[in-house]
Amino acid sequence: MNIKAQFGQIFETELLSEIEEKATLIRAKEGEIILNAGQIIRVVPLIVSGLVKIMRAGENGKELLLYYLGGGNICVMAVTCCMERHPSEISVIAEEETELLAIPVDLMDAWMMKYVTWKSFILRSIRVRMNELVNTIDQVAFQKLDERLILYLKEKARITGSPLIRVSHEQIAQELATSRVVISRLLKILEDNKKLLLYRNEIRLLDSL
DNA sequence: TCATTAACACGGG
DNA sequence: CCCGTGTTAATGA
Repeated sequence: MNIKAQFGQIFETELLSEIEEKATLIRAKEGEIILNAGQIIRVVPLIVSGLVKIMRAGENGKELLLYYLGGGNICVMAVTCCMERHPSEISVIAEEETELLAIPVDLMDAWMMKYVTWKSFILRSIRVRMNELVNTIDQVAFQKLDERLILYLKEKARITGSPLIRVSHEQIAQELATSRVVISRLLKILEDNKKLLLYRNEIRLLDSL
């Protein structure tokens, strides 16, 4: 299985076999909701391959994109959520065809004690996500929407490895927690300025962006 | 000033 | 036809 390909370098063989034995492999199709806000979390998602997005649910029913997670990453937000058996404050949604391992919550604790590699993996993940969260907070607090949109597009292109982005204006609006009208208007301006090309459900970034 | 909400027309799949 | 898109007008923060 490609679990070894993804994690073989990081974890000792004993831990690898325990993962294979006790975690459940889940395949999610594009757009599939892996974990919904409001649910009690009993497993922690460890991404094997593919890409998921982590969304924060706001009070007003709006959502905000927190960060993406690719293969080899674990959702540490889920870890903090599930420890106290609180309802999840985040959703996990597959951005593309994704394979992930659902790790039972109680094993997280046990493995932290038992395996040094697991402990440092979790701590490193927390550090990396914490940095990403601070970046997101900076954007929301200090950047105007047009700059946030440009950063969003660049990030999306970087993560998918393609300047051709497949999203609707409505989806962008939801991920940035704003309205579709604004996104359409800003995108149109960017197109007028030769920064990108607009199609239906697709945006092609140009080098000038 | 800039975002939001509602409303409408256009057109491609 | 349905949905995504482009625009406008009214209202609000």
